[in-house]
Amino acid sequence: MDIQLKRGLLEICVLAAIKYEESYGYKIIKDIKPYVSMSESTLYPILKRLEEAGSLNVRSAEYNGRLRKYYCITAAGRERLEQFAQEWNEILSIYNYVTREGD
Amino acid sequence: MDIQLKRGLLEICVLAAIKYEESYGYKIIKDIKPYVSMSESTLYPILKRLEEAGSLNVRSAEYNGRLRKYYCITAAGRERLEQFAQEWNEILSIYNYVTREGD
DNA sequence: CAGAATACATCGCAAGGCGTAGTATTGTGT
DNA sequence: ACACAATACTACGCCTTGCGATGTATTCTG
Repeated sequence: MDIQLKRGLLEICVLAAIKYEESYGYKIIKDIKPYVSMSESTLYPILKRLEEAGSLNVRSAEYNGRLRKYYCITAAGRERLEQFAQEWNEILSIYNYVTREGD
Repeated sequence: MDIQLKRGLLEICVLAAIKYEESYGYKIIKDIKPYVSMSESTLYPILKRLEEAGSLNVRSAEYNGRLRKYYCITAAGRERLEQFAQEWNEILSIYNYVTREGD
């Protein structure tokens, strides 16, 4: 997909990935890959931004001797997802404009 | 609408604006405003990029003593619009993922 | 006659995606 | 046993791009 089109959808996808259960970096990338692929150097800054925005919480836990950071969505994060659902209408109207027939 | 979400849609909207008849900068902004608003300093670089990409042709003509640049879509530009229609399916699948219920 | 509208152009900031690279551990194939 | 892929996180720096601010010039309107 066009790089530009992905922007704006990336953050929302990350939030959607932890919508129902907490997850960690590597898993998030794999989970959303069927929809949008992103590199680690894209994801981690996004996670940091989402944390600073209060959209998610972080928790460090040991897994197999390795440290893992688990990310959990907050109420603000859920609001953000709902807001996206609102904005979807605007995107739809753009789609209709772009694909309109005749004139 | 979220700035990030607009990206990628802007260029496509500009192409859509000249889909059926040539137009010029100021008019394009007014035409697409109901769908996405963009400033002139955003539009003109986009027009230049689209021209360099061969998606549109430019023609200068005098209108009321003032010079106007008319932009006309090319075959490559139309292909680009069709490509967007293809990518729309990917966007839809992302939307479905983000708004999925249960798990 | 002032101010809004029309019309185009340029500069520079800041945000953000991503390539590249680094570190460290665990699992797998031969 | 050893190489290599996979797992897991972090940091640096390039480059694209939207946009605010600003400039110039003409025409229309109250």
